[in-house]
Amino acid sequence: MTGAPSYPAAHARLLAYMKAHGLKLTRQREQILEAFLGAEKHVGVEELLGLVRRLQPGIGHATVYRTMKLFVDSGIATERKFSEGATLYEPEDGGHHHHDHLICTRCGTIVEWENEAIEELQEQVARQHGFVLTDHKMELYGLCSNCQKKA
Amino acid sequence: MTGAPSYPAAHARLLAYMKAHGLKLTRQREQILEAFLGAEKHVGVEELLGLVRRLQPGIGHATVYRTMKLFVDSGIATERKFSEGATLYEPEDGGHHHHDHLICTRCGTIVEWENEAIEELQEQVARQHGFVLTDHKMELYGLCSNCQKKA
DNA sequence: GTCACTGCAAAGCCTTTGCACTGTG
DNA sequence: CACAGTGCAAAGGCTTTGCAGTGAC
Repeated sequence: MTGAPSYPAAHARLLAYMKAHGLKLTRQREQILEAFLGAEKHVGVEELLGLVRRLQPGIGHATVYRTMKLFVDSGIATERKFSEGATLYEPEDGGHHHHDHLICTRCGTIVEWENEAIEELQEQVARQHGFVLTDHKMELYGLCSNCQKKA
Repeated sequence: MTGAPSYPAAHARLLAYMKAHGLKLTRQREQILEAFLGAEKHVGVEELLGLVRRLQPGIGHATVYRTMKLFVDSGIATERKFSEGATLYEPEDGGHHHHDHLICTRCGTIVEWENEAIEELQEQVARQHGFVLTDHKMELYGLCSNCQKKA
């Protein structure tokens, strides 16, 4: 813990967003940011809370929920609601290349992938129905190679 | 209201499932089935409850929840959890052709579509990562043509 | 008659909100 | 020092569960 942010790009983006909106950078927000980016996978609020509490035992649910919402608004995080249970968050890297998920229904492994051809077909489908696309969500569920062996 | 089921195929499938599992066909279940299939679109529990209460004012939430779960297990219904709010159900027609959804983020209209090419690409993606696909879920969000005009 | 089903109300998740206190800018 | 942010606990949706009474088989 040097005090220097480990993720300068995200940190900068957050600062810019906050400045633009008259918000404040608090210790909690910095710590949540570090924990969130350090996790390097999809994290839920409960898990994040656990991570941050190592540094900041008194922090409450509400703060994490509110902060993650802030991160989403500032473009640092994306919210994912998978089929089961609670919302997970993942870092939104600056480059806007969208990706989707492949999820093992047995062990819960999540693999990220992207496919330009599918994206184009999606646009096509939307156009055919007179829609303008703003977003999409695609999850493939199956068994990963490990779990196939075990099954 | 003749007493004869309006949807003999689904009715039969439900009967078979119940017989096989030692379950009982109650008035409530029949009425929920009629209301569900009659809706001909994605319905949530609350809406279904409203429909069924016209016939059966005293029916409770829990019964509808439990019955929809039964319908899902028996293969009559599919559960869909879209990004916002509550679970919706839709009839699972005997033919297994999968379809996905296009959802207007302004008025909530849901359009069903299917695209063979996308399905194939999905299989390809899964294979590339060593997965065997069992299911998927794809939702496109955007503005329908009506809402584009208004916006 | 049995045993599954029902309706009600209570409890369970996850998430949001209200409020008095705190701390950033 | 103003006003956004925090922590707590309470309240909110949606869904599930426990229980005593009911009704299908």
